[in-house]
Amino acid sequence: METPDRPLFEPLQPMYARPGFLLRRAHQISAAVFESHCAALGLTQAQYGTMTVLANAPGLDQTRLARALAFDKVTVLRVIRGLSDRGLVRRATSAQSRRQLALELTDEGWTVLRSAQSLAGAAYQQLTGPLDAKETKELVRLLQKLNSGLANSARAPFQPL
Amino acid sequence: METPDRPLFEPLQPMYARPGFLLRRAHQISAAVFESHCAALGLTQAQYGTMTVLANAPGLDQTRLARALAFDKVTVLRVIRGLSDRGLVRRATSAQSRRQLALELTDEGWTVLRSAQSLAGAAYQQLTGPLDAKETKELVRLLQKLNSGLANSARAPFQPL
DNA sequence: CTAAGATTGTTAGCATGCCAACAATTTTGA
DNA sequence: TCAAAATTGTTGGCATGCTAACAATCTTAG
Repeated sequence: METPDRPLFEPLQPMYARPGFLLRRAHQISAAVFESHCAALGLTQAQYGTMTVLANAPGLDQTRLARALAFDKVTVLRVIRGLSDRGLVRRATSAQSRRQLALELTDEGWTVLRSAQSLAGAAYQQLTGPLDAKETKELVRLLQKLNSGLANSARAPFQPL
Repeated sequence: METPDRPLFEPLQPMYARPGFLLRRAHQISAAVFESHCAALGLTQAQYGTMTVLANAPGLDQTRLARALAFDKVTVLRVIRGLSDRGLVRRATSAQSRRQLALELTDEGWTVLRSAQSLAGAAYQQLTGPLDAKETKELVRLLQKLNSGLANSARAPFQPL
């Protein structure tokens, strides 16, 4: 974080050093870095994640898509609606059940996703820029350990494909 | 994260291991843990952070409050409005300038904040539960390093008090 | 077989984050 | 001095994340 050019104000330093505060700020920065790189495509992290899953699991329904990303099902609904309005994703009634919707990328969706992949790579490089390779690996390990240890405390379930 | 009882689906594993994905999930879990502990008080992380800053810097205006938390100024406006409607925060016109608003906790705000502090401590214990003391310290260090290294990439500025 | 329960997608509503634009006020610089 | 520029709070709008509630559909147990 930015260091002020003045004596530290003591009482708030514990808050600034809490994992909850730092995670919120890191997520905020991560989103800003990603979206600045993908600004030309107008893609958010959520939209990119959604398209990445659908590229690898065409025909998935909204409920399973939500679990694959640990998104709320209402969030998935709105992300899909936005991508569908932009012509990047298609929704068809599933062959299996009249309840489910089979989701898949359109041709334009594939084109946009391919463009986004290199931009996402550049965003990753910028995000991990302040850390060396060993620190990046350790950060990933610690976040994975924290996340898997608290999976039961999360509101949205995560079931990786 | 939860480990599926089946062979891993390879193509999505790189996405699941990206810091951006893990940070989003960790922040989501952190918010759920905090808010479950503070459910009786109906306080979110943002509201608790806001009240903590005002407890230590009474009379602060919205712009400086936003910078002290790295919040967007519109977010601060709405958080303050919510706390004000609940009678936890008071807004008065500043003595210095007719533009600024001097913010401070009400007596009830102080009471609620004191109750929240022990709950927030319990939330911290739960959040760091999966990590040992050394790992928690290292996670904090890595997040601080990442955040300070990318301060210029953030959209909302951070100026700790 | 059928009634009870679970699942799927949906709407409505609240809170956080962001942008763009605006009026009122304060500061500044020529 | 006084017009241009910056600051402060505000509104409106969009996207993400959550809860609660609902209708339609599917599954299961008696």
